[in-house]
Amino acid sequence: MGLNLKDLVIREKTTLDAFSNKIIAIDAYNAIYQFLASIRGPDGLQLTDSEGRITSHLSGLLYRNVNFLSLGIKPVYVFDGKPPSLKTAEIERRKQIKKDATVKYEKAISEGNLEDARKFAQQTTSMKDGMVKESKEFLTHFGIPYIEAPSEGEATAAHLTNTGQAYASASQDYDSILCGAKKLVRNFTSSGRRKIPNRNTYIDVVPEIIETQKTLESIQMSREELIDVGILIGTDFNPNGFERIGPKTALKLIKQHKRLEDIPQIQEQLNEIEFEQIRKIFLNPEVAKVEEITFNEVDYEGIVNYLVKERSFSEDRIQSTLNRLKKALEKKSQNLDQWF
DNA sequence: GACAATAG
DNA sequence: CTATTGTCA
Repeated sequence: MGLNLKDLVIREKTTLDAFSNKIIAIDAYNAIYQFLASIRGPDGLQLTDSEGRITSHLSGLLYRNVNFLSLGIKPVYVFDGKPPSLKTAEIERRKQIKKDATVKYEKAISEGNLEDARKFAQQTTSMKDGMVKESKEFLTHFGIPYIEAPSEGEATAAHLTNTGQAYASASQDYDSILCGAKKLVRNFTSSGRRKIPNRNTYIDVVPEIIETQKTLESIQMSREELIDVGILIGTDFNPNGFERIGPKTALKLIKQHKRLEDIPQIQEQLNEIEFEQIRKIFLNPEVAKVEEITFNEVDYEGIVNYLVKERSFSEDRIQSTLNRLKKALEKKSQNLDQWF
């Protein structure tokens, strides 16, 4: 579930076109997982091709990347490598949630409750290796580069913002802040409405930018201290956090004592986790060394062939979507030519 | 999640 | 023009 820094960070509303001509490092797993979770029918089943293979991730990547490229945004997708061994407990926890959700899904279906069925189906979402491979190949058709991180993708994405190779990192998770990303963008999508789980209400979702430096200044802390705050609240590497400690208490305790080792009342719990290792995952992570990030031409024909001939997408829809992209790119190069 | 069609 | 609904594969 990532970590809950929501109440501690400084968030500023922005728009997608503010990122025109900028390279954005996208947390690939985060984005694709959301496509797989939400692009579903009313009964909760994912979209599939004629062979029964899931296509939700391809649909999501198609429309989102057309929007990015049309606006002149330059996405580079960062894929996860091997998870740190400390993540095992969290991975097991997620597996169990999926198992429970599968049972609840079956029950909702048998009772004819489609709303619940859809909700629980979303919780069963899992990403298969084949989907990762397909997504990489698909991005290549768009001329969009991707990077394979040695470990956590967010760490490499954050790294790219610090070398200046990317303007910001895009993810829904706040881990990027602990990883020291210069800027993190959340809701990096065309603005739209999103349903609040369990309630019949909707909220407008707009992109928001979080600058690590601004956040650290506002709470008067170093990144090292914020990482300790994160560990108190709970990270993927100590999912339960500390008993009776939420964001507010965590902040207060670190303000007062500066570091985990010096907070008297938590020493017993602290002994049970490998906090030095966790600190290292955020402060000094394994990241990919990236030479150069190259964007290529869009292979329109390749996209049509793949989606229509192999994955059962409607030819009309794909053609009109790609025409929209072509038009936008032509307009861009016209605007550029005017300078010469 | 994103779109197009539809209603207001 | 904004808001809602159904559909995509």
